[in-house]
Amino acid sequence: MAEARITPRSQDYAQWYQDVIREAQLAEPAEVVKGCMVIRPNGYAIWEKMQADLDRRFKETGHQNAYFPLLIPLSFLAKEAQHVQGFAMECAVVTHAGLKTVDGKVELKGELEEPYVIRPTSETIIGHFFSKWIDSWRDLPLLINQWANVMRWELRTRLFLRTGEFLWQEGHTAHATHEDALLEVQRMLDVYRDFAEQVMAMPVIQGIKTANERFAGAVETRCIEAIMQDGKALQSGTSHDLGQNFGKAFNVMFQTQSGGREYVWQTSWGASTRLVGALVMTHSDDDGLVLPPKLAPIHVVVVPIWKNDGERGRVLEAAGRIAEELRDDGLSVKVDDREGVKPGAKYYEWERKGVPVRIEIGPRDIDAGSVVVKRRVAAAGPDGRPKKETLRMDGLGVQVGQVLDEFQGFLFARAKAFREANTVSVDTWAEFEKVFADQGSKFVWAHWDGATETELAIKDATKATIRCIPLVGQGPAPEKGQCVKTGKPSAQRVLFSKNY
RNA sequence: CGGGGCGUGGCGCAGCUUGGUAGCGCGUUUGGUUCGGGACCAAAAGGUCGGAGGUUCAAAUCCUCUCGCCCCGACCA
Repeated sequence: MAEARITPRSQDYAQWYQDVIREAQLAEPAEVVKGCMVIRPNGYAIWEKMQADLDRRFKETGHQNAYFPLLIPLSFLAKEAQHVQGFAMECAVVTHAGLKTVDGKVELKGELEEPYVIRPTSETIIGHFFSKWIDSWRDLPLLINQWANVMRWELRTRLFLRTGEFLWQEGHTAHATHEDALLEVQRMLDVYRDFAEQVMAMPVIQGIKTANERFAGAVETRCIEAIMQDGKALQSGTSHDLGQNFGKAFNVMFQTQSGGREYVWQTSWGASTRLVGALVMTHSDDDGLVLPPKLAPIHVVVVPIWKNDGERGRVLEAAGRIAEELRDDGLSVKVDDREGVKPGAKYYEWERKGVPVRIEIGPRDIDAGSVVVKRRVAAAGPDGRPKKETLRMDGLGVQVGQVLDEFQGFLFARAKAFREANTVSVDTWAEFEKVFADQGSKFVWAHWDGATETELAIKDATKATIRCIPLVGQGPAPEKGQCVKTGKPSAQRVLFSKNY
């Protein structure tokens, strides 16, 4: 039905995505620094709301914020073999510590004895400090989070989804036992899922990465995967069991209660500005950005309507009054009182920017003691646009609060319906190839024989990869079957999709 | 690094085949009328046509070289 159908009319999904971001003034390519992006105030305001919500959840689960250096000695990175191998190709490296002017030209000087790597992630340098901070079982668990920028020199980039530099948080924890570490891994994965579903209104599937897709240096990587409107998957958060790999590499040991010495068990988990991209690709449409109320920097825009100076004074006074009332109820309200811009133009502008609710108020409304309220997205009216509602001015804050709550729920339900409509179980290779032919992609539950070479062969043939092996309850009930590619035995279905 | 495309006012483009004083739309500025779904009229500002060299009486246009950007692929928690 219409409400489950979000997919833009645009044939070129990548172009549509860029246009939404540009027209909502969220971000733009940095240009002066290849592969990086500039996050504009409109986009950063969304990220700040995400940050605030996630940060509160991290603290509620006992974590503390800290900050570690941007530059990591090359030798640190080299200490964990898998880790350095995984990030080798995308490291930006600092080799000099000064400049000199020769014949009017600026040249590098002061070549460093040991180059620094601009952090692609901070496991190594944090491992170094953990070894200094941890001595006793009494120091554990150590639960740290860092909000920071990291750099990965990607060959091809897309705004928010994959850029050279990006903002994120990375949690790093150390525990006395593997059991405690595993509990932490799942605890934080649950935080991410709850945030994605309750705040972003974006349904996700929790699962475990295959060995091939695992974080470099981890024993196990868990993730949340969301479906975008073109049927591709976006990994939206990860949580790693690092085992004792980094503990051994950086000699992070503690004395146990019984007097022995053991390596700590570590975890790390992260989510990035990529979430802003996920938000765009989950909810937005051909009219522009769509924001769930819990992340909208502006909840309500009030558009006053007048014909002459007499009406103007009356209407602006009433608009200001209802704005104040809504603000008293904790809402963020913008009154668009610009002159010389017609109401219709204002409507389009705020729709492009994703404001969840618009209130129109003119002389007719004031006389009737009511206002016209319109949601950014809802079941369509006869003109193809969401229906307008008329609400009484008395108790408007409470009523609008209800509208926003409903809207939040509506977006989640719509996104979930979209995912269900684009998820299939596939048992034959012919059918599998058909789903992923050309630009096609869906969420596909299929059997897999567990071999990395099979996984790679499937990727080679279709560009689809295993997004995750679902956790219990996150996919179809476990049932034995035959691998969709090789026909070999399989214990359960795994999630296949093309991905970002 | 392979394949394709593009560089012309702030943005988007036409003009190039067939050389002849640089144009359109949007935006901007000023004034006026408008204002319940992207307003209209009038006036104005703004470009050494990516760069260098060549051919020519004359080059945005033809030739050579060069720089830059975009898309597809390879790469990728």
